[in-house]
Amino acid sequence: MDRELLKGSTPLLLLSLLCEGPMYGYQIIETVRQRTDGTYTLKEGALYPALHKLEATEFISSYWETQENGRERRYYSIQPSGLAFLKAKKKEWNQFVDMVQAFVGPKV
Amino acid sequence: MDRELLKGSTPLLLLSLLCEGPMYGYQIIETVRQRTDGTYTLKEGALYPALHKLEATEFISSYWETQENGRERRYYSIQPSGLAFLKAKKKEWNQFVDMVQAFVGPKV
DNA sequence: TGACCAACCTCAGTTAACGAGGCATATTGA
DNA sequence: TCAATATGCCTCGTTAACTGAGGTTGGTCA
Repeated sequence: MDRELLKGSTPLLLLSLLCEGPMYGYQIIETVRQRTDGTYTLKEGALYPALHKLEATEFISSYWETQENGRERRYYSIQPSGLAFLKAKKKEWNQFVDMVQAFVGPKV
Repeated sequence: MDRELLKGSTPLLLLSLLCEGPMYGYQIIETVRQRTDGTYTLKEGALYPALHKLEATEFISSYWETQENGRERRYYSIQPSGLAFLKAKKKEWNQFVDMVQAFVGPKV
């Protein structure tokens, strides 16, 4: 998968995933990897900064949770403003796809 | 339109356009602007470097043409290797869209 | 004990697009 | 007439996201 195409789609992906419920970083990476059959491996260096940025803008919030074995996970959950932002992002995404499709031609 | 989403789609767009026939830079910008009703304005700072890069890799070639009024235009046309590259890019594009769609959910 | 997995993170380097600028000539309208 | 706009090419410093590689802590298992 072309790295350049991916740019900009990360927030959309993250917010969409978090709509299904709170998740922690490692879990997000594994989920994406599994659901795409390994085609797309979200890198840690892309994920964590993206999550922190989404949290800084209060589209998502985080809380630490200690597992039974004593280890900690940081869960992220989507906020109301994040839902609104996601809605706008989705619209933008669809416009973008339609635009490119118009030039490239429809999927065969 | 989010600038970040656009990243990586420029070569795909350019090669697709040049499939219709040779075009010059200014014409490409105007064509994109008109066909998208102004939604997407391809910037010169993005276009020319992209064209030059595609030419450096010999996916496209260029020639100068003098108009009747004496002014010059630089036309770009797609090369056989560019067609092959476009084909691969298209496939990649479709995979990318399907992938994101799988997370975001189908268009409503 | 040592290897590996889980889980968090940072940071230097790369790359594409943006914005603003420059250069030159033709056309148009006040 | 002459200034503004349009045509047409280009470069370059800055911005922002991603990569790849690094680091840390702690659990699990042979």
